[in-house]
Amino acid sequence: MEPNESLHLSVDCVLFGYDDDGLKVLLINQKEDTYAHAQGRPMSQLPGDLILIDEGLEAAAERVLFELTQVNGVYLKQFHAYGDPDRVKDHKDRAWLRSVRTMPDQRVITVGYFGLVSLHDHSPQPASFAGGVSWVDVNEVGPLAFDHNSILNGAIEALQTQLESHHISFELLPKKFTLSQLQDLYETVLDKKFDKRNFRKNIKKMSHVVPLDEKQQGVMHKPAQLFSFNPDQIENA
Amino acid sequence: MEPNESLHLSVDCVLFGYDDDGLKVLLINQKEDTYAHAQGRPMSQLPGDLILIDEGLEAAAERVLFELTQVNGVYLKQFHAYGDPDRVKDHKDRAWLRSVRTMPDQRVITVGYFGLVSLHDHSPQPASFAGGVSWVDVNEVGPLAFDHNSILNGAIEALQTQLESHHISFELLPKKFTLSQLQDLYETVLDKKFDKRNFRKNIKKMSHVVPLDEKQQGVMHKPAQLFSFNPDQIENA
DNA sequence: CATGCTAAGTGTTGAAAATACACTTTTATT
DNA sequence: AATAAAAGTGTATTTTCAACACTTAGCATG
Repeated sequence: MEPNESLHLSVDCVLFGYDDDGLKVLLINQKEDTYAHAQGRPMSQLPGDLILIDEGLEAAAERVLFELTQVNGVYLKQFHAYGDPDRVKDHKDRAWLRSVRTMPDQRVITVGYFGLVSLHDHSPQPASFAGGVSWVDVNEVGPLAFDHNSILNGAIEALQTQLESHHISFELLPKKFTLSQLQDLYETVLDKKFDKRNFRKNIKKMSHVVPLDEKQQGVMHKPAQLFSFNPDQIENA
Repeated sequence: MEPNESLHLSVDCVLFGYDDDGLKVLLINQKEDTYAHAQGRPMSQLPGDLILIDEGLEAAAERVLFELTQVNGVYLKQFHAYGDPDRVKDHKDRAWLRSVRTMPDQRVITVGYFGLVSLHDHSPQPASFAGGVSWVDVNEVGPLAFDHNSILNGAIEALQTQLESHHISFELLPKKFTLSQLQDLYETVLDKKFDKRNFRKNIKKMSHVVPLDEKQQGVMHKPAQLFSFNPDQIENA
């Protein structure tokens, strides 16, 4: 019983982007012309691709993300592997696979990574050789190719869990931010409300959130104090 | 750039077993004769094997675990994928690989699963076609083959995290157990002490831990009341 | 059958953390 | 000068967590 002679492995990246407008996920729109001579309609999907033969998983996730979005150096974290033997066998996905893969019938196991960026100060209008790319509000994501909807759900869960335990919120915010922005981020990601005063009390306990000598400008209300994260204190926080 | 022509995928199972004696992990001892004509010494390793070409990951984990341990129907949960391109390239592991694999030089990515059993009432003295097998106290595990020490560490971390959040402790206990046993389990897995009265207060809040009309027998002290888990109430607990 | 051994079982109190809640301040706009 | 809009701030209450010591039931022994 010689097992998996030919079996492909990919990484899929769930890149979350945040701005005052909400939590977004980066999706790729399959090219229309892929479907010129085939049944099926173009769908959106997560950026992902096969890994190279001697490339580490995390390196693959970084490379694929960079190739498809030009985004570099973001926080990337593995969250789950998806290996249903039929996960790329659905009829709706055949046309696209045939157009981009030399072995479209191969089984593909994929490892999911999620990444975080701030849409504020490096809004990465990602350019891709592989068709359009767009930020979609996580609450307005329609049906995706393959099992990408469940991968997305897995990523959202992982993000929610780790937001509180791993101090990763700063990855989603601009370098300088207000406490209201921070609270908004928590409320958006965790989908629940916090009391303003209690929230700020908790933040004051976190030594890695440091006040700056700087205020918000150009707003028609009391300008908020700006804060930033002190990277030195994130690990031991 | 046709990527991974030949790339293998395995599952490795970290099977935890618990009894009054502590937390154990099931290890496989590589066969001595594997090394008859080769350099290298037999090592211990986690039970794991390549997945079959049309087998789901979880199914593979169940199958491999069953083939190597005869254990069936245990709680199994994926916790991490390990994909360092060199993870099976270490010199110490070559002899064993050459003896059991038709393509010993292939890169292997592995997906880690952890499983839980009670050594009390289904102590599974696991029989294996592939050499000896033994339960080793998690604190006394020596150097393992490949990157299995770090896989084990990943599994321990996952177990610790999920013990509290996912109500999985009953997988490690006999069907009927005392509160002292439960406390002992928590103390062993989380490696910290709990106050007896406070611990019991917390347990009483958990609706899925139900007292039985039965007492411990044959002990030379006040017999403890027995408890069991109510599976109906585990989900919403 | 009395004594001793062993682990089971049980409540209270003080400290700390979490929650609920409303008004004042600062800037930009008109 | 008046207004609009979000920033910023403190206290009282409730809930949760942490510390702590003695009594009880069954078995073994003499």
